[in-house]
Amino acid sequence: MTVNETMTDAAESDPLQRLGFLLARHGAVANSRVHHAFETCGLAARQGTTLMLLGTSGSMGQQALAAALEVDPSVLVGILNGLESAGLVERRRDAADRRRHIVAITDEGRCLLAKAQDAVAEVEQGLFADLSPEEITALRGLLAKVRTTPGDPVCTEQ
Amino acid sequence: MTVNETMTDAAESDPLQRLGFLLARHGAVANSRVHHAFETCGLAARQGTTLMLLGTSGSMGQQALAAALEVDPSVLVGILNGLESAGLVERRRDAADRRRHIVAITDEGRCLLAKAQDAVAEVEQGLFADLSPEEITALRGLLAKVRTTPGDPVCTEQ
DNA sequence: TATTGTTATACTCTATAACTATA
DNA sequence: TATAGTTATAGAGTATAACAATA
Repeated sequence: MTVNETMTDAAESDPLQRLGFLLARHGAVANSRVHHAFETCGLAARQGTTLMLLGTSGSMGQQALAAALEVDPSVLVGILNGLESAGLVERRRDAADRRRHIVAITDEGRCLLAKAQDAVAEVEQGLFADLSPEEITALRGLLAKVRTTPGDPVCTEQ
Repeated sequence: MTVNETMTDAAESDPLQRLGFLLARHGAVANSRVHHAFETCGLAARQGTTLMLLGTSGSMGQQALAAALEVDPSVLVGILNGLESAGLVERRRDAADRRRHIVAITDEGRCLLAKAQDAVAEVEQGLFADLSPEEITALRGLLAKVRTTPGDPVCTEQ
């Protein structure tokens, strides 16, 4: 049996059982759940992701932040405006290059981040409750083998 | 090691390595690729999915179609208008209940559907080229164990 | 009165390009 | 002239609710 047959056989009965569709659908649900977890903390999805990034890096330039979030720099402005007016992050001028803004997470931001991470962890436990630790490791490994190069266009439309 | 530790340990270094995020991201890429495959056939993503559904069922009422596509009936109108004006599907009044429209795929629709399915299969071969048939089966099985109940809210925002 | 499909309105999101301030 | 960030505009997509036809 070839790889192609493995993927198409199961699709004979229902085209939406195709592996590509399955991955897209389960990914959308996972996204939706994480989205909702952030919202319970009063954060928009990408605001939450931004806090997570800043939580490990401490501070980043807006350029790097936009690249990591895969959003246009002009979109990042809106995300940061919300976070900054809530006192969760700070924009500081880079002394070495006064064009740049260094975005840093505040103590208040770290406090909320902790809650957000708990909420996301809870969502994951709900999503993967029926998988054993071994299966979770296996899923992680298999996802890593899916050919999705970092620079890939990621469209979230349905 | 508990399930929770399995999921959080890998996230210590990079929060975007969390399994929930990974699944969301790979799903988004898969979605994007399928999206693009349909577009090469001149179909919007949900138009393609609609054709796939009609390809196996032959014909469906708009209510059932909207439910299967998880879109509002008013959104389905736009999708079907495009497909019908292109001659790919037909709307017929249900003789038994003249309020209902039965949507049926045309011969022309089946012809384009075949091409679209080839394009999607090609996308899948690209995505899963590094996975053996056994791994593909394993991935399918693991995804099936992810707790995503059918009626789940699926949000595709990033 | 309830239901099927349709239309209309307002709202959100995004992409593009112009703008400013610095280099 | 080029770059970092910001703002403004227009377009697409969506959700909500009103609507006509039929039950």
